Order: sequence, then structure tokens, then C-alpha cells
Amino acid sequence: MSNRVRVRFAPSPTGGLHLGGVRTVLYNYLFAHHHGGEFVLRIEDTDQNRYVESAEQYIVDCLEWCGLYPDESPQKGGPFAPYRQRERKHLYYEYAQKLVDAGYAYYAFDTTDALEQMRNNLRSDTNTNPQYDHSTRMHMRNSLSLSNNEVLELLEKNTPYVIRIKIPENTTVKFTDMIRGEIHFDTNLVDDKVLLKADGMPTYHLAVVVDDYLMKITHAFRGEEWLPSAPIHILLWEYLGWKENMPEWAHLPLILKPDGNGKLSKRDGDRLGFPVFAMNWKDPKTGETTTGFKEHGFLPEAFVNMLALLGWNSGSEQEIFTLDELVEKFSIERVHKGGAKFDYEKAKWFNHQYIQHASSERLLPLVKPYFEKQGIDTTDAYLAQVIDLIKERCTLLPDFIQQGSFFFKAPQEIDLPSIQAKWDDKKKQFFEAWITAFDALSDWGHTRLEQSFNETMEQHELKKGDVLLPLRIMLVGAKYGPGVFVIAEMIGKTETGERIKNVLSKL
RNA sequence: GGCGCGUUGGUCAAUCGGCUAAGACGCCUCCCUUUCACGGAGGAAUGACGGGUUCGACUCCCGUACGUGCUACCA
Repeated sequence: MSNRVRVRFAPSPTGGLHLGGVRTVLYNYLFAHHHGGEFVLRIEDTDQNRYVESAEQYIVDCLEWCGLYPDESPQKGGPFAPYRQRERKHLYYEYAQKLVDAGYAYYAFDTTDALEQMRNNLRSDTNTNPQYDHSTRMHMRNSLSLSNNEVLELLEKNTPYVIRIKIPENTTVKFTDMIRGEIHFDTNLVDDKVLLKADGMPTYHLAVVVDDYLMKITHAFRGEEWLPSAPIHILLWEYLGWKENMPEWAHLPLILKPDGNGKLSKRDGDRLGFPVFAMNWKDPKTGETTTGFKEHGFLPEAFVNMLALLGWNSGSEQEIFTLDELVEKFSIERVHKGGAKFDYEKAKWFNHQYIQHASSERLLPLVKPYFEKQGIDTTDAYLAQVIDLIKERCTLLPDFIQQGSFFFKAPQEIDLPSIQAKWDDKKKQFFEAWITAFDALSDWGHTRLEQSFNETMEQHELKKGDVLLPLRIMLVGAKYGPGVFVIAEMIGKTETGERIKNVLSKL
């Protein structure tokens, strides 16, 4: 089938993978799978200066963590390989040349100094950003302003040059965006963007069009920040003679910072104390590490679910979706037009939901490393029981340590003041008596334990309100945790006795 | 500055001309639990502004304001 849906995520390997990037991946993935199509990962490594070696593998790792596997990629290969633009370098020149030959593009020999000079000369209050466009191009050194012989000579002398698109005058470029509807641009306001750089690499503008065409991409999703350059791409599709094959466009709304306005950046995360990248990213140049959602203790399914709802909704009241459900229900038309402020509290709520409803089997491998790091040695069976007991209290994975370490070792800190507030000899005698009483018990189940506790309590003419909380503090160290007799059952008779005696000695 | 895009509670958002404007997060109160949490019940809180069109406008149109994005041989 020739009209099979094909989409692509095309990041440039320059650093960590931003939340918004993951959402773009997600929408691509959902759209592709919804339509039974293919999802391609293409690496746009056309910028030699910003290229970061480890970034590509990092991106692949992030997608893997999220469970958003591409059908074709540099790693996996595919019918349109290679999927790295550096490895496709030889392809672009031909198309740039074709455009020049057809009069849709031209050589430009201007140095960066000349460019800057032009901008400085023309800059004014009413034109704060002079462009290389129809109004200025004839004053610059290019194959439009120079004679054929001059151009030939410059070329022969290997003068560095770029190829620029020649934007037509007095034309309106129109296209229909799947999210925003019809959008149009006046070409007089569009500049002659560089297509092929002096180093022979294409710019994004040329590469995205050539590769989308060559890779038979049918739908192109990208962030809203690309909207202003859309007319360049539309014109290129036209000039290259591929108009009928142009993908449908969808410009996704931005993800904004929670306070104030503006695009969410990694700086905002640092400043406000939440992750922005999917996974920890260590910049090989600066050695600086930026934390990720994974390492903060997010479950990938929660992360993905949260992202799906940031800019899209199903129209129903459902908020928790499996990936399969998202695939089934996703539609690009229901993507919001306006940007969404990122709300970390809501993100945590999603994670809490997923932890609460996850099985101990699912959680065990995720939680175990945290305990191992604490030097806690345990069995999977015991840890699994602990997980089931405390998971509803855990929002992020590290919370399991906070909520569960007393199951493995006596609390380091004990909230003595809370016991001492209403402490007397009568209660002390009760606890001593109860230790003796439960010591004789053969059944150490929590039901039997509670029964024994109640019996001793009545004998001492005490009420639950008098001794239940002190017992909890003795075992847990503070006022939190699951049922206190269940805790006693879990840690065992000896440990229970020791913890009580220990606290008794301190009162 | 120019151009593009956007604008429903603090945040995410439903609504495709009938609204007494859903739901969720967060916040507050209460119940459950003599802990914490979960769960349950309730509460405060919303259509930027001004004009049209219409019997009727949050919904359609036009302005204005505000926000945001772009304006590189970066993506």
C-alpha cells in the first residue's frame, strides 16, 4: 500500500531529551499505531558544531525506557536506511543543485562579516531584524547579483558558498494544519534561508524536506516553534516537484513552564526542583548531569500517560490509559491548540496512581535497587509483601525507602515526645505484661496478636487510645505506616519484643 | 519592530449555538482509620475585553488587549 501512514521523530543529537520531545515521540507513535502505520526515528545530525556523540544512544535509551519503539531507526535499520543525516550527506547536494538549476535557489558567497554588516546597516526601529530576502539579496554577493562569469570564477577558486532558497515575491503560501486549520504566510516576509551550508551539510530546511520525501513520510508532527518556517518547507516541496507527496502537517502546542510563561526549559526544572528530561543526562562537555524522570522514580507508563494528557484528551473523563488504549483512542484532531503549563503535582499524581495499582511483581525489580543501595538485604518474597503493604503511600519510587525501611531494621529515630506526652507507669506495666503474653503465643498472626493485645489491655484497664499509638511509635519510629499488628507479624516476635524493650528503656 | 500562533477556575481541561459551564490535579472541611495513606462525601475557584451575527453565544465573525513562538551557514 502506497498510502500507508508513515511518521517520523527527527531529533538532533545535541543533548538531553526534553519532555516535549518525548511527547512528540508519543504522538507520532500513537498516530502511527492507530493507523497501522510505521514510526521512524531519524537522527538530524547536520550541525557539526552542536553534535554530541553520546546523545543519539541516549535518545534511543529514552525511547526504550518509555516503551516507544520505532519501526525503523539507525539501530534497527529499515528500507530507507541510512537514518542518520550525516550518512546521507551526499544526497542533499544533488537536490540543492537541482533547485539552483531551476532558478529556485542560488549560490551566496557572503562572509559572516558581510552578513553582519548588512544587518547592522539596515537595522532600525521599524526593522529590528533585517533579513536576507527579496529586498536585500541583490545587494549581496550571490549568483543573482553577480554575473555568470564572476560566479564561475568564484566557484573555480573554491570560494566558500552556501545555497539559499529564492523566496518569491507577492505570493501567499497556504497550507492546512491538522490541529490549527488553514494557515497562510505572505512570502514578502519570508527570508532566503540557507539550504546547504558551506561545510556541505544541509540545513534542517532542506534535509527535512528531502528525507521526508525519500522516506515517504505521510504525516509530519513537530513543535509549534516550527510554524514560522513552514512556508519554506512548503515551497521546497513545490519546487522539488513533490507537492502531491507532501505530508500533512501538525504543529504541536508548546509545553510551558509552570510559573510565568514561556517554553519549559531544563533550567526551569533545576530552578523549581523537578525533572525535565526523560532520563538522567550527563553532558560530556561540561560533565554536568541533569536529572530525569526515570531517576526521580517515575514509572515509564505513568510518565507516558501524563504526557499524553498534556495537550490531548479523549473527550471522556478517563485519565488513566494503557499504551494500547492510547493507541486506540488517540486522534490528532483532539490535540489542543494552546500551550500547556507543566504541572509537576499532577505528574506525581499519575505516578502515584500507577504505583498504587501496580502488582508487587511489577514493582519489585524497580524498588529492589533502592533497598540494596541502603544496604538492606532481603528476600524477594518478603520485599514483595512489604511493597503491597506500603505502595498506596508511595508517590515516587524512592518513597518506598522512606515508607518501608522499618520492615527491615529498627527505626533510627523515635518520636519519643509523642509517647512521653501521656506516659505513665501503668502503660509501662502494660507493655511489659504484653511482651510476656505474646512471647507464649504460638500463632504469630496479626489477628491473634491483636486479640492478645486487647486482652492484656483490658486486664490493665486501658483503652486503645492509650497504647496503640505508643506501640506504633515503638515499632515504626513515628506515626505512619500500615496496621501495627501486621507490622509486628512481619518483623517477627523477637524483633517486636526488642523494639518495645528498647523504647521502654528510653522512657 | 515584523510575522505566525494562541487565550474556559491556580494548573490540565470538556463544551463542536440552548449553560443552572463537566471532570481531574492542587487547596479546604467532614467521614472512615484512635497513625499515615487509600477510599468516600462536600466546598471555594473559570469563559481576557469590546463590538457584531442570532430568538439565544464560552461556542460563529471583526477588532483590541495580553501571552507565546520565530525572525542564524541551530534544530
